[in-house]
Amino acid sequence: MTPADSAAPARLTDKPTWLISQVSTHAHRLLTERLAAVGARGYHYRLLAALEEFGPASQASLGRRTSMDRSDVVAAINHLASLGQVERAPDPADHRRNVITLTPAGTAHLKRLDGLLTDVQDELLAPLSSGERDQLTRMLSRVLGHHSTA
Amino acid sequence: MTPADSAAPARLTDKPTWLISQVSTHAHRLLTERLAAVGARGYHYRLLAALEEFGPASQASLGRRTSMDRSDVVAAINHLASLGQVERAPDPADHRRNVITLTPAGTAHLKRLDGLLTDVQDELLAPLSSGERDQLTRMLSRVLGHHSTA
DNA sequence: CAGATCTCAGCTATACTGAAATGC
DNA sequence: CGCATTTCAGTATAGCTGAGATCT
Repeated sequence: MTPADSAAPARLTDKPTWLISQVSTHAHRLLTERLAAVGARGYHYRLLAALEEFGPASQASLGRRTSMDRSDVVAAINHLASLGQVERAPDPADHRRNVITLTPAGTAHLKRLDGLLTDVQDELLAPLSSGERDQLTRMLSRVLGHHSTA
Repeated sequence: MTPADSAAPARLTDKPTWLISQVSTHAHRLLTERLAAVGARGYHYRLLAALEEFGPASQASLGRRTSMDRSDVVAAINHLASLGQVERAPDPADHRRNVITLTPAGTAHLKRLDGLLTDVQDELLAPLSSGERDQLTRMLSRVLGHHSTA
């Protein structure tokens, strides 16, 4: 059309919801790219991180800690178990539950993913100074806290 | 499990990509809720906004301005046209193209959506002061600019 | 009984790909 | 010719719902 017709409407560029969703899309693209290179997905990192930090847990608990739906936890744990990164066993203390446990292979894989994820942060926030990144993180944390506890 | 097992792993809460994607999810939920109440979707607002601010345009141009895929533009314009909010006509100057034009009904609907969208911003960023919202907006704009022009 | 847990089947919105037809 | 545009068919993922079976 015109030489450059790629500028977005001010109605969108003014709105935090637009900016957040666009930045989130870029972040998601970077993330899935890097994770796919080692055969992992976002759900895997969330679950491995929760298991490493809080120890063995039920699937329902993992879902709450990682903001994942119960049914998505089932599928992702199936996958991680088939890779030998977690083990699923019935909970003797409560027969409704499974106890999910991190294996040494799971811990090793998590460490690999940690490195990739740190790189992604730097790449995404390249134009911001260290102080600005802290500011951004604090503001987003407050927004998130407001909507999860309110 | 424990009384409160809903706290997320520090590995996640520390990372800007996690915070951004979680906040984006909340924003998306607020947005689609409000838009669904008047029978609209996010794609509709993007297209109507671009048409109002830049005038009649081809579908390819609309896709560039709204960060939408060519094939998603087709479906969304089909829908908006069936609602009488836009009109699709062949471009006499370039027979590959369609010219999409905003109708009075489309303009009226956009104004309605503007109100809803403004409310969503306030609701999402409730815990932030006006100055903080500006800071957040500027930082996100810089991040977005870095990834679209680089 | 109410309520929690696990599993499966299926849905929506966003983002994206490949290919064909058409015209510049 | 290469390239842009429109259209259709299909894929992938995140997030989510409903229902059933099991257990506390």
